Amino acid sequence: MIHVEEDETLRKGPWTEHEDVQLAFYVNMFGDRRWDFIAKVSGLKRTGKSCRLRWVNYLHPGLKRGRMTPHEERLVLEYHSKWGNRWSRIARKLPGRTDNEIKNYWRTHMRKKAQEHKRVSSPSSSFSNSSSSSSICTNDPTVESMPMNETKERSFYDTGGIEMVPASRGKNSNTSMKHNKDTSEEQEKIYSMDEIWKDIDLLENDDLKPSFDPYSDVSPSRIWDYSVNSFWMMDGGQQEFGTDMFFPATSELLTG
DNA sequence: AATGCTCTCAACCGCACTCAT
DNA sequence: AATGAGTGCGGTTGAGAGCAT
Repeated sequence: MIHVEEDETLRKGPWTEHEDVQLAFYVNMFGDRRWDFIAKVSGLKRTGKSCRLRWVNYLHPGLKRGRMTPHEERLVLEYHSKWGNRWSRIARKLPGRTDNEIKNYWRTHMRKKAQEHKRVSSPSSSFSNSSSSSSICTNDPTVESMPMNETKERSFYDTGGIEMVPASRGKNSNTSMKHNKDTSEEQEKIYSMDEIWKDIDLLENDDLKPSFDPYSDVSPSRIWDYSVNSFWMMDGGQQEFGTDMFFPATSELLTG
């Protein structure tokens, strides 16, 4: 499972705790921008991209862990209805949550919701013609429950989004164009928040309802928690780095 | 208890954008 | 203006955990 290749080649797969410590140290030292540089100087046999991803999705001290709160769930739905699969953009509205997390959340929960919805809305025949069904078809997870031949070219959670903002960066522009094209007939539709909330309520009434307090489920074991937070300012885009680093083996690492 | 199935999420990949040269 | 390195993003995959039978 862990593919450890020989020295000169790159490591892939799950990160070890030691790698995490090392990465966190170097990020605190050099900032979270120059990933290729960090990958090199850290001695980690990882690509810059891999380092960045690990940091952003897992090691960043501002991250929340555990289940989404109902409020967050609503925000995700609300912003997804506006922006479609613009996960990073949505993530910016949910401090402590990553695009990856939101993406995963959408995929898992919306799939469930889609199945639920399909069951409820049309047990008999076509599921695309009822008003309730159409209420969420635009941005909608029910797409996922469609047969493959009806959804080809689009992943099940590529549910569109009607806002065609000018390209900001990355694949977004491409995605925007794609959505523009693929959902041209749907562009004018936006489904009301009432409908969304109705859906959420439906969801919350059954399988999403927490049976315990899930929101306190903060990962207990992240190695940097005890020390890094004070160095970081979340969501402001600014970081401050302490020079009195918390890693005990600073000098050893640096001389490596 | 063993096995199979489903769900979750960390991590990878490819593509497109930004920026320095 | 062209180009290449670095970076960010969305889509996808697969291992492991959890659950059902």
